[in-house]
This record gives sequence, structure tokens and C-alpha cells, in this order.
Amino acid sequence: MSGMLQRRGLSGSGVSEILSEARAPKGVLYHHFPGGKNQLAIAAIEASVGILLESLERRLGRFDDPLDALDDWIAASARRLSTTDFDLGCPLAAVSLESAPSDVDVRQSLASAFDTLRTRIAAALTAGGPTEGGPTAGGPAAEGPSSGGWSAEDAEGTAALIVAAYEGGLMQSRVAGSARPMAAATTTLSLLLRERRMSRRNHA
Amino acid sequence: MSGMLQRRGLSGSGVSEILSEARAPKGVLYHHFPGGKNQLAIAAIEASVGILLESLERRLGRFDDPLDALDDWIAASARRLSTTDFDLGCPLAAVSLESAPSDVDVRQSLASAFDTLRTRIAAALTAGGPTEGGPTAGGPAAEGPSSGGWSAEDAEGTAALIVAAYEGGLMQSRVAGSARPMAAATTTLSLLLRERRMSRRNHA
DNA sequence: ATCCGATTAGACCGACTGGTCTATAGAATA
DNA sequence: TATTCTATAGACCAGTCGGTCTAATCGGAT
Repeated sequence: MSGMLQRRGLSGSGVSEILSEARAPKGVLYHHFPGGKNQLAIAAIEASVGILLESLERRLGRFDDPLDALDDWIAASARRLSTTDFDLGCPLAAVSLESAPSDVDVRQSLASAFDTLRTRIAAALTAGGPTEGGPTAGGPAAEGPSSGGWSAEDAEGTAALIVAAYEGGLMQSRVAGSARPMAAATTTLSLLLRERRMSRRNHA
Repeated sequence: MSGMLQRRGLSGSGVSEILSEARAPKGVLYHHFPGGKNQLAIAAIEASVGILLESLERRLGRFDDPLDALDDWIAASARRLSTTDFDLGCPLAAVSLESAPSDVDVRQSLASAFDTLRTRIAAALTAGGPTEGGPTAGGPAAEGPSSGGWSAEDAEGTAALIVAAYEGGLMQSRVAGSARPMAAATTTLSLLLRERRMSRRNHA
């Protein structure tokens, strides 16, 4: 039932439209989601972040290098955008930008969705790597790599950057009707991250 | 008249709302913009990209290093977001994500808006630098720095990444109600770009 | 078979949407 | 000052919005 909610934004696709697409009458919705549209949006957000996380997790298991996993993860979204005539972007992004500061619970849900994503990515960066590093001991004080090549604070920033590049790239490609902007942004990011890791390895 | 249009999205803020905020009656709008809401949106997009470009241009003139200019440019947007209680994001982003593929002219306008931004940034990257390089002669064939430390193709990717990080970071901070995600993403990006430039300079 | 609570179905509602229309105010020309 | 053409003003419209309400239907317990 909540599958097609992840397609586009909140105010963009009206309740009636969503319902008709789901072949469900109004009554059902307001029985299961007494909170109305906002509660529905929150459910959709949580479902979306669940799917996003699961697909990321799968790739983290499949690849040795978390950067490879992230590349593949992002590439999959880009592919999905292309194959749907540049219609299906990120459901989180769509709802995010049409949310008002007064929609406290929706924003709360979005904030924790992004936080979950960033946290998972950061964990993957600090923990993993193409060749396993030493034990993780020190706090986020030093700048040196703790295990996977990223200190805790570096990983936080990098994770935020990855999510931002993902969302921002998707957005540019969506309106451009071309995969190019997103590909340019994300491959450049991937390259930068790999270059840095290599240079850190050589120096430290 | 178009000043307040740049605030938020298209469907998010209705025509009547916009008009009442502008203290203008319906007639005025449909006299000046016979195309209705979409034409208004396009005008707002063009005005927005104009403002964005101008503020970037100002900073490119003020700073020697384009990376410094970009940092300051992005920081200004982050400040604007914070000082408006996380209400004012990027007008381009808001309209972008609620645009359907069928809104051809709106998307066209958005696409060229982002393209203009990316092109200007790429130009700044290839042309400028903290210490002026040699003359710009070679095509985008070689990978080596042409003048500012970026080849043409590198600059394209980097520009797309910068715009993506800007938009994606702004989005995350907006819903989080905190400047932190955007700051983390953009400072990490800035660091990465500076590191790479340095290492390129040392190697080449 | 009968009942009963939970779920489904969709008609219905007021509010508001984007957009059109006529009437008026204002500036420019004569 | 009279005239004309443009820009302003806002009433008005059909359509749609998100949301509520009652009638029908379903499955399980008796």
C-alpha cells in the first residue's frame, strides 16, 4: 500500500491521486492513518529509508571496499532515475523540500531518516576498507585513520557529503533529463575520496 | 514583485498565497504572466539564478582563490538558512523536486539554471587559482592542470559536485533544523578539493 | 446460522486551488 | 480637458484539495 507513496512529493501528489493509484478508497487511509496525510508521509518516509538502508546494507556485504559499495549504491539510483524517464528521484528529497518548518513531525522523521543514513555510511567508512586496518581504539581526537581510513569526525563529514552529493546530483539529473550531472558529481566524489585515502595511507 | 517568489516551491505555496504576500491582486499576475503559474515559476527561477550568479561573481572578484570564493558563497547560504529558522532553502531545489517531467518549460528553465551555475563554477576553477598559472591553451584531452589546477573535464565534475553538495547539504540542514549537516558536507568537500590540488601541484 | 467488531467502500463536505472576467484607475497623447 | 490604451483591482468560477461520515462487507467467535 505504501509502495507508490515513495514516488514523489507530498503536496505534489494529492491524497486522492495516491489513493486512486493504490486502488484504495478514502476510508481505508483514514482508518489506518488517522493522522491523515502527514502520518502517511511519515510512514512513507520510514519505508523509504528502510529500503534505502537495506539496499545499502546488501552492497556493503557484497563489496570489500565501502567506497565500491557506495558507488554501486548510488549508481543504482541513477539507473532507476534514467529508466523511469527521470521521474523517480529520492522520496526523501521531494518531501524534504516541500516541508514547512511547522510540519514538525514530518521534519523530525526526515531528519532522523537522513541521520540514519549518514550514521550508517560513516560507520561503514570507519569500519571497513579494502584491506583491514588495525583495531579501533582512539576517540575522535586525532586526525589519523582509525581503521578504514577515516577518523570519526572525518567520517561524519564524508558521510554528509556523500548523502548531499547523492541528493544534489539526483536533483540535477532529474531536471536535466540526463544522467550526466549526477554521474559527473558522484564519480568526481568517488575519485576524490579514493585519492585522499591513498595519500593518507602513503603519508601515515 | 518577484522577490518573495524565490522563497519556497511552486505547488507548496499557492498562487493566492504568493499574491497576498505580494499584496497584488490576481489580475496583475495574469496580465504580466499570461502563462500563469508556470511562467511565473520560470521568471522566479531566472531571477533566482541571476541572484545566485551575481553573489558568486562578487565573491570570485573578492577572493584570489576560487575555492575561497566558493566556500564563502556556500557559507552565506547556510547563514541565510539559519537566520530564517531553516525556512529559506534554495528556490531552485524546491521547484526542481516538485516538477513533473511533463512540465517541460519549467524543467528546461531549471536545467539551464543549473547548467549556468555549473558552467560558471567550472570556468572559475579552470581559470583561477591562488597563484596564477600559465596560459590556457590545451583542450580537454590531457588530465593535467591547465591553469587553475583543474582540467576541463575535472572542472565539470567538480562543479557538478559542488552544486550537488550545496543543494544536498542545504536540504539536509533544512530538515534537520541545524547547520551541522551542511557544514560537515561542505567543509569536507572544501578540504578534499584543497588536498587534491596540493597533491597535484606536488606531483606534476 | 447468527452475531459482532473491524475493515472497506465511496458519497459527501467546506475550503481553497489556479485561472477568467468585468469594472476601474492612471498615464500618455492630443 | 477629452480620449484612449494600459495596468490594477478583486469578484467570480469550476475543479480539486484533504478530511469526515454512513452504509455495506468481511472474518471469527459463539
